[in-house]
Amino acid sequence: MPELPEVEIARRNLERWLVGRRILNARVLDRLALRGQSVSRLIRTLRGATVRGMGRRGKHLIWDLGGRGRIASHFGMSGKLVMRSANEALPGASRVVLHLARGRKLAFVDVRRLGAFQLVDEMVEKKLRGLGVGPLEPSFTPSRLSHLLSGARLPIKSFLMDQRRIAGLGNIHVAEALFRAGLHPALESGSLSESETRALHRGIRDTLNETLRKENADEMRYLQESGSENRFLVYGRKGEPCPRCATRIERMMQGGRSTFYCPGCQATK
DNA sequence: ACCGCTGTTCTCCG
DNA sequence: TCGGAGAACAGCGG
Repeated sequence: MPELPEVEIARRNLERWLVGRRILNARVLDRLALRGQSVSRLIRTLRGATVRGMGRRGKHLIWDLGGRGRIASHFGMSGKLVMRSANEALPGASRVVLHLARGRKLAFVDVRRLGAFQLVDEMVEKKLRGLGVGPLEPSFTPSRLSHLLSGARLPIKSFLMDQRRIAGLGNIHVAEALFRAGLHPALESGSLSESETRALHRGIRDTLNETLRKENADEMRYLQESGSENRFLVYGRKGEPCPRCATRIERMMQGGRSTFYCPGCQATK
């Protein structure tokens, strides 16, 4: 579930499910999810805590436990949160389980184990502080983007993937934003003109908002859900005709990750 | 059965 | 400091 829209949907659901509610107990089934933090300390913190708020920074969920502190969770490549009745079986890849009142339980599930469920300690706090601007925040303006871009020498694809610059974009929405802006993924970041920068800003906002809207509309369905079709413009569409100019979509590798783009309307300059 | 992918992020190196 | 390569993990399809 990982990019910003999926995390934001999860945040909204958790807000409804958890805020004002007490965590009766917690179990850690896989301590790797804690990334070296103390299991007993996490459990002591969670047990009896009331969730006061649910926030988000980039792709991190921030759980406010009032005076108990905060939890930061990250879905990695395959994480999700699953609510079940106490007597229902949990998915096999459940890593952390929270037992709630009224016979409910919430599991942090993560098949590939690249995600994290941690107390916000000094280390985590430092990482969160290092995150860049939220692309849906009002402070993310074209001029802010222009400022971030200036002087950067790396390819624009890599720039947009860097969470310390802009926090929340991943491989899919980077490809989608670049397509919407008509920009080739290999363009040097610092070389964008003012109008290209504006187009990119708009492309980022539009692709995120559109995914948010769609996912909100049909209650969380994503690529991995069977029967759900690819709803993106270029992502995963190698060989298909570009929706704008009908040129075949291509795929290129950058930093070990694939990028889908249209060679017809995404100019290299 | 092996290889090469997969929505992320670290660390290490030059 | 900056940017690229490879690592961490597990599973699936060709």
